[in-house]
Amino acid sequence: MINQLDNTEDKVLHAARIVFQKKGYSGARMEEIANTAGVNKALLNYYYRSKEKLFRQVFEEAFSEFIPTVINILNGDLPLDMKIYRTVDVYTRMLLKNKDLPMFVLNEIRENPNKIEELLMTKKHLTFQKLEQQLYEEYEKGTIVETTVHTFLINLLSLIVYPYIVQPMMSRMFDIDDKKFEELMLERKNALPAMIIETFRPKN
Amino acid sequence: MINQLDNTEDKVLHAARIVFQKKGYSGARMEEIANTAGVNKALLNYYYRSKEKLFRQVFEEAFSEFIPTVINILNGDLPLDMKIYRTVDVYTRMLLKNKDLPMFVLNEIRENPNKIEELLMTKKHLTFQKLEQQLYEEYEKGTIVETTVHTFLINLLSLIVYPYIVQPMMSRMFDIDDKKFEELMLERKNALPAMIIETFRPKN
DNA sequence: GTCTATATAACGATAGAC
DNA sequence: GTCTATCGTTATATAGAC
Repeated sequence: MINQLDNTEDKVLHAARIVFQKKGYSGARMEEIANTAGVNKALLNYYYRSKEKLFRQVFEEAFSEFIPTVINILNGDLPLDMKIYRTVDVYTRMLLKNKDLPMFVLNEIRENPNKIEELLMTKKHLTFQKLEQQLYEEYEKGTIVETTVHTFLINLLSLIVYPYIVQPMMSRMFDIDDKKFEELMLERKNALPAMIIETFRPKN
Repeated sequence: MINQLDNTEDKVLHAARIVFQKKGYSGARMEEIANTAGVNKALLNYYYRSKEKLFRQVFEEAFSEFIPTVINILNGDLPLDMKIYRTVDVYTRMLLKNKDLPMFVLNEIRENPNKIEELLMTKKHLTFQKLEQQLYEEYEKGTIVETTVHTFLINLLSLIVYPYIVQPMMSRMFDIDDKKFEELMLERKNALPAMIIETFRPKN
């Protein structure tokens, strides 16, 4: 139940975020969203016309939170190590508030890529020229190995995001509750920038 | 259509693996599985009684492929660097044959943790004593920083597994087809062991 | 705007002929 | 073992009263 919000439209949207992000599009039920929002089932259709339309609103919002953050930082003017630091900081903060977000976004793309095609297309052929140049400059200075933007993005994001992806499994296997998990992630946040840059350390 | 297999029961199971792993339990349709197998819808129930039972067979198989592999290696007797090398090798090989496996397993756990609770419980309170001891010995030798089994597992697995998790998104955003992706992963495989151990490199 | 009642469609599962 | 036809349930969506 969500009672802090005043108007029904917002209550529904907020409940939809929770339910869709936990269950995915096909696993979510309109009735569960209605119950979570504490409103009548029929009102979801009154405000959003269909499950599909309600979902799109939730998904597009989530997608643009998951992706553009990092793009803006990495395409900016900071030195490389500061970009890493900033990405770790911004992402960790966002993910701790929204642990299911990566799984939600990535799973919907896997499950129904065509439905989301247009959204992905707006990001297609993304270039990271500034970043690419920085990686090359650091390589010439001898501070990192020769690498690609792809490899850099994957190492950076995997070390930041993966814990939130496996959290539902890990927390059960190792008895880590939500509070404990947050503590671990805050500790990890401090260690992460060094770990990330080390993955590009030159041999000897 | 799958015609290499002779008997219907196997055709269905094979098709179920494909469809469940792409769409998840709630997104999968019995009819799609039947069509993929090239058999009649009613035969799925004839052989497996229900969607739920067919799913469990597929999931448990996938889960035991995703998890125990790494446990056996990490609880074995190899030196630390060889454990990393072996894990990278075994996992990469398995994942290249089965790109959707991590997302499938992890998403079902998120979407319906109680349904899978028993399975997770069999792995509960997993201990990695041997590994823990090794990490401590390496720390005393000064070859790595002080760390925990959790952190070690997360760094190791994130750098190995994450690319397969984001592949459906990345491939569309950067025009990476399946062949190109496999090439990238085979290259990455060579670089990975060093990258992983470097995340634990002592400061200076 | 919000409710109850109901239409409509999708899907899993079964009966029964062959 | 395999098919067609159909039942029963569940979920989305709408109609219409208040």
